[in-house]
Amino acid sequence: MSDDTTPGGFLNSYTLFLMAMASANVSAGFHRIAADQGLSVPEWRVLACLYDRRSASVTDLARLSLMEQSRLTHLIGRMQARGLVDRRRSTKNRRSVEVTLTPEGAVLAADLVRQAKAHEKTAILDRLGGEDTRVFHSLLRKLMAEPA
Amino acid sequence: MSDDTTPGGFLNSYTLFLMAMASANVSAGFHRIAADQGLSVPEWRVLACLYDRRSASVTDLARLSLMEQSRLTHLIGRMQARGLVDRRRSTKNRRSVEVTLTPEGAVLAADLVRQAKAHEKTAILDRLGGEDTRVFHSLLRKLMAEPA
DNA sequence: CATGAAATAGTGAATATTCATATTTTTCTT
DNA sequence: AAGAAAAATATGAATATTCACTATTTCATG
Repeated sequence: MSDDTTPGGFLNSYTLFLMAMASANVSAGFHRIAADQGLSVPEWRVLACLYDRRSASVTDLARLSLMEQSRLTHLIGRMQARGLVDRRRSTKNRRSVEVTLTPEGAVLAADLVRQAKAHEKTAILDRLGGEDTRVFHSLLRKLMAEPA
Repeated sequence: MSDDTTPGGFLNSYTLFLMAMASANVSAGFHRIAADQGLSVPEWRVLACLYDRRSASVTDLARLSLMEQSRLTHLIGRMQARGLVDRRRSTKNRRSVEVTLTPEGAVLAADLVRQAKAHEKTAILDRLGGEDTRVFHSLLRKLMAEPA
């Protein structure tokens, strides 16, 4: 007999639901870690992107962090006010704005990336095992690519 | 050479990023379909849950639709105002509130579920194939379960 | 069975996001 | 090269979400 939070027939085999549920479940642990450092998930995503990229335009950051441009502009404003990121007009293309980490932001980003890796190990690798994790990544990459 | 929207070394193999990116990419198509019916994603999720369950308490709906309770209460209020759902106090447990679809909501839900299945076929099944889709679901289910 | 803890939902102010649009700079077209 | 179209970001009002708290009802346990 199914309890009251078991999904019914449709959702139970609907891929997008399974993806959302798996993601929410796995993410929850790390979200607590981020919250402990005073960061929301969108803020963490921006830090992670800039950790990887050193610098990115607002549009590139929006694509990488899966946020709508205007939302990102507002978010960057708040992060800048907190001293986590800097903004300056690009010299190459004066329409665009280069966002970078401040030294303080870089320290925070590095620290969180370290914790993210540790969390990933226990939440994914240790649960799926190495081979299944590789299979999982490969399937996700197929779905990330634009439809042929 | 990598373009400006390619993720760097960390994100490119960080499972939670791959999951978010895959999900965003696959979902985008269906979100347009939902928007065409005047529905946001959270609204669609509520309809889908109720399509499966006939009736659910606010707390159960929040868990199934991956939303914080207070957010769901506000959302349900708006959906009720639009005539998509009804609310009534449970007779069994008078703390809780049973949410159900109105006839109009049920029609909309059934229509969207139909479209969601069609979208899933082209966006997932046709791209991964039957066997890989089964493998994918099985991995997602493992991650959905609470950690042992 | 009384009482304190837990569960359930609602409320409203503070905060964040969205949506449409403005502004500036670059690119394209002819 | 002029002017139209596109790209990049910002802005602000409308809308939605969060957070902390309240009010009920149920549960657990001495």
